[in-house]
Amino acid sequence: MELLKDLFKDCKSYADKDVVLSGWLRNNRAQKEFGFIDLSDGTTFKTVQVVYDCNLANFTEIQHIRCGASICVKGKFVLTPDAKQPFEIHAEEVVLLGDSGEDYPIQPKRHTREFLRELPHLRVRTNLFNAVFRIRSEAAFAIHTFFHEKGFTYVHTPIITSNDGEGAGQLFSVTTASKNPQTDFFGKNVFLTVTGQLHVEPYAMAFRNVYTFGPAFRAENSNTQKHASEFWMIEPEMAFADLNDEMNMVEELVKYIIGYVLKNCPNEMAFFDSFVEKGLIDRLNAVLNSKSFVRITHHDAIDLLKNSGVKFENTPKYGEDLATEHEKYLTSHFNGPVFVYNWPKDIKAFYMRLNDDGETVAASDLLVPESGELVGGSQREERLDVLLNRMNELHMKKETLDWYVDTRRYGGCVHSGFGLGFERLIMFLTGVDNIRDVESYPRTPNNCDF
RNA sequence: GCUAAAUAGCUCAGUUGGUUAGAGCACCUGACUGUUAAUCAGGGGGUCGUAGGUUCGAGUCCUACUUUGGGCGCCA
Repeated sequence: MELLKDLFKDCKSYADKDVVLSGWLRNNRAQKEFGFIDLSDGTTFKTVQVVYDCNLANFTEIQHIRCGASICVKGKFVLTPDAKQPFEIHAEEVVLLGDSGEDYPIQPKRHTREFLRELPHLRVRTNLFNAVFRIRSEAAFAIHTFFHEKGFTYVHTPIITSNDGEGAGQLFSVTTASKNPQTDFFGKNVFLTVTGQLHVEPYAMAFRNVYTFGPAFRAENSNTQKHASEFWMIEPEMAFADLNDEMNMVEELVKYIIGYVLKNCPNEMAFFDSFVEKGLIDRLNAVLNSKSFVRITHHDAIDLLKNSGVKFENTPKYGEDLATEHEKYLTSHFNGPVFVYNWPKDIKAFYMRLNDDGETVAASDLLVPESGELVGGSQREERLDVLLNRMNELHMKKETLDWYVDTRRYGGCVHSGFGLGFERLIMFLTGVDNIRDVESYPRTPNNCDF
């Protein structure tokens, strides 16, 4: 049995050969004495046209095979240089393997994403979602390849944790429904992780360069296009690396992934470019070929916003976070990704390294068009006394993080890391503007079906 | 919390409240010798989101609720 991806890869060598294909019917255009089937076999984004005629014994049956049905086709591979498609299959035998009912909801027409969200198990059979999830898979592979080539060690940090996620958002409790934490499964309150960072930092003190790539969970009641309750993050951590090294690594990684999907998924990317976001490929190429991403301090970014002449709903302030409208202004002003670094310490996490001014920390956010904050990173506070002071200021329960502080007690060093939101990356790469459409079965507040 | 919407399986019309609820696609039947979101003719398919209310009369107006989209904050 042949695979469609191989037929497309080397058309000429299959000319006039007999082939066997199996897959799912996308469209069936039956006429009086012949008909055409669009067949997807899952191995490539493209479909193949199968031509069948009334010489086949089950011609009438074939005419009535509906969308979604699985079939097996034996036939001859024929090059068609004058047609829309490079080749087609002239069927000698078409066997219905799995029938599809009259009520199959996916039609050969445009569907709204809202409707398809109700059918996450069927929407992957559409062009859009087939392309999205192939990009998702390829981008994940690109990330592992990138880090592997650089000698990073891939660390699997725990999903269940007793660390109550200092400052990184609301947590989901994990429980066997015991009323008393002491008699519950772990004998204490435990949660789904909101980040792998605290757990991976100690690994950087042993392997030097490490990364995690796994799910994170946040019980925030956020209902936006770029927030989900369950999402995946890539969190590298590098010993003997400062904030500049961190930003360099982010930039190199983002460019590598863009280059990888443009090279390896041309069909999917062309589809997004024509049907999802016109100019997507140009936009990504501009990022890929840019000499360096813009780097601007938080202070200078606020100045820029203040002097922009734009009347923002939220007034930009030196000590405060950037609003979404500010992020959008910055990415469109610089027409591409922007690093904002040296953030006010009071709006950032306790582990970020205090700068000499005593006011800011060595943190950087990468803002991109489409996804907003794609990456959040920082140089970590490696000085034991400064870190403990900061934890005191924030009234943190030091006992539960004593193990983490050990990394500063025993051979601590300058180190940095970041978290890259995988779904936001996919949105950035595809132009799909809702996080619910780049996760297989998205979980958001009030929505955990399937 | 703000805002918009909910009519056939899907996408949508439906006039200042007025007879029997409309189209395209999908499905079924038929026509068609190269279609490619095929085309053409015909057919079946509706508790107009739910519950109240106003009215002689409600898909249409009012109230509440549910669900969905968009926006804001949180962040990745």
